[in-house]
Formats: sequence, C-alpha cells, structure tokens
Amino acid sequence: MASERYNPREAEARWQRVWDENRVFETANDDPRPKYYVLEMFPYPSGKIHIGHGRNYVMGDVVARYKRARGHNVLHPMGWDAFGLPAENAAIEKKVHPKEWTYENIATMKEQLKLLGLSIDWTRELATCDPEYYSRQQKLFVDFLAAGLVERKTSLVNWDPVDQTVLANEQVIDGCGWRSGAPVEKRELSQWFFRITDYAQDLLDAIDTLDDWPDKVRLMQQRWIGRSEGVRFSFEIEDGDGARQAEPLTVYTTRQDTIFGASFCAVSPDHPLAKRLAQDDAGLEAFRRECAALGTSEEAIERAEKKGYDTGLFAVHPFRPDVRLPVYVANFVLMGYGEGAIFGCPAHDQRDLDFARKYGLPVIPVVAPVDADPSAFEIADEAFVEKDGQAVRMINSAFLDGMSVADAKEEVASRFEAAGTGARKVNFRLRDWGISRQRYWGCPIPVIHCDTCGIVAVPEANLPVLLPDDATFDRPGNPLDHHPTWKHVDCPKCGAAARRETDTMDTFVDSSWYFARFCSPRDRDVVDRAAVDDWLPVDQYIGGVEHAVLHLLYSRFFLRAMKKTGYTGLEEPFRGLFTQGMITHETYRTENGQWLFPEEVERRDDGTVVSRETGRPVVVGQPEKMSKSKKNVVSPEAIVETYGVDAARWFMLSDTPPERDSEWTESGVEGAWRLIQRLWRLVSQVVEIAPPAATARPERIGPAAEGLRRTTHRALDAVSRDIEQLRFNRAIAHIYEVVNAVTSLLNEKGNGEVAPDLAWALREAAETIVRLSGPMVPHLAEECWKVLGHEGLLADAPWPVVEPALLVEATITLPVQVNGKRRDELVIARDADQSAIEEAALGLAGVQRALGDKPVRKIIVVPQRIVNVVV
RNA sequence: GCGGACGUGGCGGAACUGGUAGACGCAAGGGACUUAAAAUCCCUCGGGGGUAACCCCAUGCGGGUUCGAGUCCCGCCGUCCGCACCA
Repeated sequence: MASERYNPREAEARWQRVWDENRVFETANDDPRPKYYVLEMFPYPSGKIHIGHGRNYVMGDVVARYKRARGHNVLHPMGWDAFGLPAENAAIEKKVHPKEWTYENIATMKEQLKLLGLSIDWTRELATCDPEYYSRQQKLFVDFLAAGLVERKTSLVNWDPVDQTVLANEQVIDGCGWRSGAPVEKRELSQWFFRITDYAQDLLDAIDTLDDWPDKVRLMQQRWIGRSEGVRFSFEIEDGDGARQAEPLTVYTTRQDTIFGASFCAVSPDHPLAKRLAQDDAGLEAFRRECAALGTSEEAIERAEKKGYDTGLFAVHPFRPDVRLPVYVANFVLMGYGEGAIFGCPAHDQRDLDFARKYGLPVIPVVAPVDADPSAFEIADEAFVEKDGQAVRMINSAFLDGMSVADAKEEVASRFEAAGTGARKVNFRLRDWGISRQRYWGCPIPVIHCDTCGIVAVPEANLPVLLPDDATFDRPGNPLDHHPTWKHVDCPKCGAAARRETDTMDTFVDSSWYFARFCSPRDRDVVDRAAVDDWLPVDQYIGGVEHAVLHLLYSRFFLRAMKKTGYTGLEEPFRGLFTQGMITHETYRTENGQWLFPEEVERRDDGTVVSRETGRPVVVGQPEKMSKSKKNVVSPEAIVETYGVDAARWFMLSDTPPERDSEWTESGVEGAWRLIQRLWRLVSQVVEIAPPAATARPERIGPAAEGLRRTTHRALDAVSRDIEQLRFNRAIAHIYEVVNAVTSLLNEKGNGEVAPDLAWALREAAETIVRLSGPMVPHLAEECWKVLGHEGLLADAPWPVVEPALLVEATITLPVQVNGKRRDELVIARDADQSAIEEAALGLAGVQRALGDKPVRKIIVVPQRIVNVVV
C-alpha cells in the first residue's frame, strides 16, 4: 500500500467524514484551555463560490488548526451575511422569492465550503436573515433606542435612483451607488441614525491600541473619522446699506490665524441663509438648483468651477470693524461639515484663491517665510502653504505680526473666547450612520408610528417583527410599504390604529455583531454576556481590505453600544486583523469579445492559446480578480476532482505573501500536487526503514543524524513563528528545506542499510514534516500520520517541541569582508574570542589576496554575524 | 490634489532590529532510468570576463550617511491602493 500513489479523492472525503463523526472541531464554551477565536469575514450567499473565495478561509483554517495543536480552545465558526439587495434583484429578475433564493445559495455554498476541509464548528452556523438572528438584532435596536444611541432625524440623504434606496456616505463611491453604479441624488428624508459620532473621539483614540492591525487600515480609519481642531465664530452681517442683520453668520475654520487675510465669506447652497434669501431672489434660487443638479462624482468635482452667487450682504471683520467682506453662496461649501459656512483666505488656500481670482477679490498674504520681505511678499497662481518644518511668521496681521502660526491660532482663539463671539471647536468628518433602507430583504426596524404617541418601540413581548413571506416584487419601491396589511397595526401604547415602520436596516448592521452572536449562537437573549466576554475580542480576524473602513468601524461602534446597553464589558471586537489579497486569473476572450472559462481554452505547445471548441485563437488578458462576469474563475469542485483540495490549499498558501494578490495558474497547482505526492512517498519510504514512533532515542547520534536533526528543528522553529505571523509562504519554504534534506539522505543511502541513529532522525524529520504541513494539507497529513503508526488523529495531536540546543551550532561560518566586499569565510568555534577571530580572519587565503601589501587599519567583528577588515 | 504601499533573476518571491543578495517554488536547458512516454532522480540556471583559482558589475534612477546599504536619509521616475471641494 505504501508504495501506491496518494489518492486525494478518496482520502479527503474519508478524513472529512472522520472529523465530522468525531465532532473534532466542535467547540465548548466551558473548555479550560486558553481560548483562541479565529474568524474570517462571513460570506454573502451570492450563488456559487469559486476558488478565489477560498483563500481567506484556508488562511484562517491554518491558524485555527495550528492554535489547536498549540493547546488552545479554538473557536472557528462560519455563517452567512444573508440579507441584501441581490436577493431582491433575483426576485425581480428570476421571479424567485428572496428567501428561497438565499437559502438555496447557502445550501450550495455550504456544500462547496465543506469540500475545502475547513476546521469549522458548523453547530454554530448562523444566517442573518433567519428570525433566530434578526429578532435579537431588533432587541438590540430597541435597547439602543432607549439608551439614546439611535435617533430619527431629517437629513439630506444619498438617494440611489436605480435601487430606490438611501445609501450611507460610505456606500457612495465616486458619487455613484456602490451596488447599482447609478449617480446618486440628494434628497431630504426622515431616517434612522446610529449616533456613531458620539464615539468619534473614542473610536479615534482606541485605534492606537490596535497593535495587531495593519497600519494601512488604522490610517484609513483615522482619516475617515477625520478630527480637526479649529474655531467656530460669528460674523455680524450687514446689508448693502450698512443695516445690521438680526442673525450673525457662524463659520468654522482651522486657520483662524489667517483671519486678517480674509476677503470673503461663503455659505453652502443648502445653508439656511441661502434658502431664506432664495425666497426673494430668483437668481439665487436658480443658482441653488444648479448646484443640486451638479453631480458629486470625482469627475464632476474636478471639472466644476468654483462658482459663487453674491448675496449682496457683508460680514463685518471681527477685528477690523471698518473691513466688510462680501458674502457669497458658493458651490464648494458643504452643508454637512462644520457650520456649512466659511471665511475665505485666498492667499493661503488654493480653492479660495481660485474663487478670489474669479470674482476679483483681494488676496492678502498674512503668512510668509521668515526670510521673505513682508512688503514684497506676493501671491501669484499658487496659494502659500508652509511646508513641514518651514519657518514662517505672521505679516499684515495687526496684533499677530511676527508670531508663529501656532501662536497666532492660540491668540485669535483666545480673543474670540474673551469676546464671547466664538470658541475652540473640534470637528469630525465622520457622520452619523444612517441605517434606513427602503427595501424588503433586510431586518425590519422594530418601531411603530402612532399619530398620538409618536414613535413607539415595539415592546419586547411582540418581537420579533417578522418579514411577511407574501411580498410582491413587481414594481419599484419598498415591497413592505406596498404590502396590503403588514404595516397596519395598533399602537402598543394607546391602542389606536398606527403604522409600522416599513424601512429595514442597512445590512452592515447585520455584520456588526455576528462575531458576538457566534459566542453563544443559540442563546435566548441577544448574547450570553459571559460567553462574549470570554471569547471576544476575536484574536485573528481575516478578510478583504475593502472592509477596512465601513464594516470594521461599524463593528467597533457596535461593541461600544453593546457595552453601554450591558451586553458586554468590552469595546474592541477584533484584536488581530489581517487583510488578505485576492486570487487573480488570466482572462480569455474570443475574437468577437466573448469571455471564455479557463477550461474552454487550450494552450498549445507553440505558446498560442486557442478555443477548445472552435480552435480559433483567444486573446489572453492580464490576471484580474476572479469574477463570474469575466469567467476567469476556477470552481472548487473541478480542483478537488483533479488534484484534491490539499493541492489547492498548498498552492494558495505558497509563493505569494498572503496580503498580496496571487495569480492562480495551472502549473502552480500542478507543482502543489507534485509536492503532495512527494510527501507521501517520503513518509512511505521512511516508514519502511525507520523504527516505530515510540522507539527511544539512540544513545549515540552521529554527525549525519545530528545534521538532519538540526535542519528539522530549525524548520520547526521557523515554521511556528511564520504561522504565528501569517507568513504562510515562508512557512512553506521552510518545510521544503526539511523535505529536501530528507530526500537527499534517502537518495544517498539507496538500498543500503541505515544506521539506527540516522533512521531515528529520519523518522523524527518525517513526523515533524507531517505535523508542520498538517495545518496546510490536513487530509494528506492525517493519512501520513496514520501510516506513521499513530492511533489518534493528527487534528488532536500536539505541536512538536523544539530542542533549543539544536538551534545553536558549536561552530559557525562567518563571512569575512575586506572593505565591505566578501572575500572568504571563516569556520570557527561559536564562542571564539575577538582576537582569535581577527587572527584567523587575517590568515585566510581570500583575505590575504585582497589585502596584498596594504596595512590593515581596523577589523570590525560583529559577533555571530560578520568580520570586516578595513584597509 | 491629499495620504499610503511597492519597485530584487525569465516568473512568484526570500534576506530577522544595516552584516554572505537571490532561500524556497515555478518555468527553462542538459543528463540518468525507460523499447517509448508519464512519473521520478541528478546537474545548470542574474550579467560580463577568465583554461582555472578567481575577478568585475548588479536589488527602478541620481546623490548621501556608514567599516558595510535591497534595508537608513534626500531628490527623481514608475506601478498600485485609499480618500475626494472637510474650510
């Protein structure tokens, strides 16, 4: 049997059955071992998966299996992010009910995922569209509402005209809906909001504690929250005749130091002042409409001129009552940030400068380099903004003259505060999270609108608010709103006829706490607090970088909100985060532009690529992210059928660092397949010559055996560290090193006898190889483990222990340089002292040659590292 | 425009906190085994020079710091990603 080929088709299914039947991967909450929570971002059940979806699950699985072997109680669950628009689109296009469509997809994908041989505790599986799950979410919502974490407010929202729903700012990409791609319109609607901005400072500060997150993601979150320090202050307003207006104009600035350079004020087209003035000013009203029609896309903004409409009003300069600044309505001022009103200082802001040039407004420099002549310092086409570290001072600024920018900011802020016309103010870019969606396939918002009682939360006893199954999808808009009876209910407070809220929650809400539900997935309450506090934070979270802002920020907010409502004592959900790269594949198109699947093309020996069907040449495109639309996908079934899933897993983990994109190639999988067979042969051969596992270590270990043991233990040490740091490609390289060492020893001995010490070392090496590759190729490793004579499962076996003595060599090889160029190497005792090393180094032939007759000036010895002779 | 990452053989990529550049894999070429093929095993594999021992050049480009730079600093060039008028 041992000499036969390894048959993954048979073995993989068999081991998966064994793991299942023995419930190897089921996790108990009361297990005394230290906990470890590994989680991959759960999938949206869109249909079928391709191999590109598998990478992050496989990476998580390696970590999970490794941590199990290291003696942890590992939680590694899987669920489905199952609410969302595609189900509704399918309902419209294919006339299937979203529920049916979703659950069918879940069944298909679960089957496919199981092929990957993941060590998942399927007893904890959950789907967010299941009332079991969303009923708890409704309870959370009601609690959040009571705790003041939710509010209803009217606001300008992003309206997706195609999907007919509201989008969060985060869901607007380049001014278009993230799903539909249609240009987004502004509408004023009454919406439900989570008050994430209450936590802006906290969410920002705590980023510093997330040491195990990629810097990139931390930076993106910091920028998204966007804290800025400045001053909020008011201008008195006069009309053209000098008559003082009742309402002052409040603006926000971070550059109060440049106040003496102010030459105009501008308000947003949506500012109350602009609206009021527009009532009596047709020209302004037209300007406002023009601004609203202008897209918010990148392109539109690039193209858009800085345009303003002169209101005829003037703002009185706070420190120079004789100076009056014209007030404009300007298209570049955003209502959503600060006060929706600014003062413009053209000399030191490019945008203000463009505006000033267009409308002929003064440009007064107030900040200049210290070495510039203040009277001659002028601004041409570019606003002056000091570079990092550049020494500048205030000019043309009365009491600020000569000050640094920082001091001037302080001074102006203090004067506003003393005068009572302004105050220091911290602003954030982060907005509250609008969660209302005018959609059917989502979690119903558990609220009732009553004409007398106003907004009434659905009482706990009446939860869940279930989605009606009999919705129709034959017209645009919200099916819940169209439903003949669903929304008509009695007010829980007064009993009068009332209306249900027909909006459902943004699906990002669903994914903001699923990791907490996994800790006690069948609990009757929202969560079992003890379980959550034990399991969280997730020790290693793995997913795509596309969720760097939204999902992760929302989840961080949610755990804080759950703390406030008593569901946990924790604030941060994810201790370690890893963002993995995508799997790419070449694309293939026929001459007339039709995409072809990889299996529909053939690479001929002469390098040309042709269609299998027609024999016509095919255009090969650059590797791109696998996507159904471009057909550059490989199905897990096909891979499992030909190579087995272990080969696919090995290939996904080798070569490319996990955070980078990795190209899927046929030759790569074949290479992995060869390794699988090679490991199998290696183990089979070792079993024939080496003693059984339990044999005691021989008294004498000769040099060959000793050398192999060093290689083995070095690899063991390196692979352990590599997996801890998710450097799977390097772990695999280190495994190859032992495999190569064993192979060459086996080849050397041929059919000859093997000395007992070497045989023993060979077995140790083989066992180690199997144990180290177990997390990556678990099925093969189980099979080898059995062949090696072990009774139990490898999945339950502990990680081997490094013998530290084997990591330290008695003699070391030091490279010896002359003037920084390597000329020879020195084999010397590890503990040789400085002078012995110097003497030996100078005696080397290569060093002598390089030195010639030049005198030695200095010898640098870096212990254990290198010797450099300087002449 | 702002912010970030990256740039090493034919390819994917190694090189710990500055210390032998190219580990490991893929591809390619040569050889062994075989009637033949597949599989497997062995050898070569950054460029140039030399019979050879060896020598020179080389980590996008140009400078710098250092005994020593792929790694640190300054300035360019290029690729990729994120943000988008944030006052």
